Amino acid sequence: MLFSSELIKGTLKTIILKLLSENKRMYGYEITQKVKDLTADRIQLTEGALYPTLHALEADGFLTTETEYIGKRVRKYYSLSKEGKAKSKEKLSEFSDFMDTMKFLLDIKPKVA
Amino acid sequence: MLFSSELIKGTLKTIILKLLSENKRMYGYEITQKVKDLTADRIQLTEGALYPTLHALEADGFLTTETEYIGKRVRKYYSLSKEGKAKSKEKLSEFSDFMDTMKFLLDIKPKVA
DNA sequence: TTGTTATACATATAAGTCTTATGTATAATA
DNA sequence: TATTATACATAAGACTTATATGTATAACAA
Repeated sequence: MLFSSELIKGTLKTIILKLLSENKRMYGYEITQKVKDLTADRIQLTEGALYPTLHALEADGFLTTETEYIGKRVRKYYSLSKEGKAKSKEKLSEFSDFMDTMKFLLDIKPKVA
Repeated sequence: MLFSSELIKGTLKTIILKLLSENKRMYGYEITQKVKDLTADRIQLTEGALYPTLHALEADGFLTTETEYIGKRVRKYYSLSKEGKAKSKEKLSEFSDFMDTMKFLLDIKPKVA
């Protein structure tokens, strides 16, 4: 079951920044696979969304890049800059607060573990 | 503190349907105030988002309306149709799953109560 | 009584984000 | 040798929301 895309809207930057805070460097395709794996295929990032977002985060100074060749194929690694690390924490914290607020607003009971 | 609007994107229909599942009928302005109150001002629905969405939900058959006059002022009440009640449950369930998935993906620890 | 704020509806234009489609190319596997 | 996976990227369009604007009544404060 895939989540309706409207739900995922607005979470892409947060997801990218969080993954990069846990991994020194990642490349685009790797990010899509990681998210797919970690969510049991329920969130599948599309390239048309991912690459422009990576470029935007880089343009904003949150990410730095290094390009490497694997054989003849290009691979572009992204890492968090100092500002990116701060931004990552900020985004995560905001998302966590947002979930708490929504949980209360929607009166969602936590599942019994 | 207001949540960045990108986070709220995609949750509007869910919020409306949930509130209407708890209240026999509500009017637009009332919904904005209820959300403002329940979220301590952190989510403020704008009219430019709310009314088109209410109209869309009505057009899709999820909401029914009745117009009343309070003095000379029009008030338009919205209620869930049978399909709307089902949709409300569906949306809530999906959102709840989505939060669980995101919590896992972002490795967010529950706050100690 | 007059100005301001709150109530209450609505829409149009613009902005932002994402989807879909397309393009290029190499590597691995059936 | 054909298909799938890897890996980048962009363009056009769709969808959702923000901002601005419009209309009008009611309540309240100066």
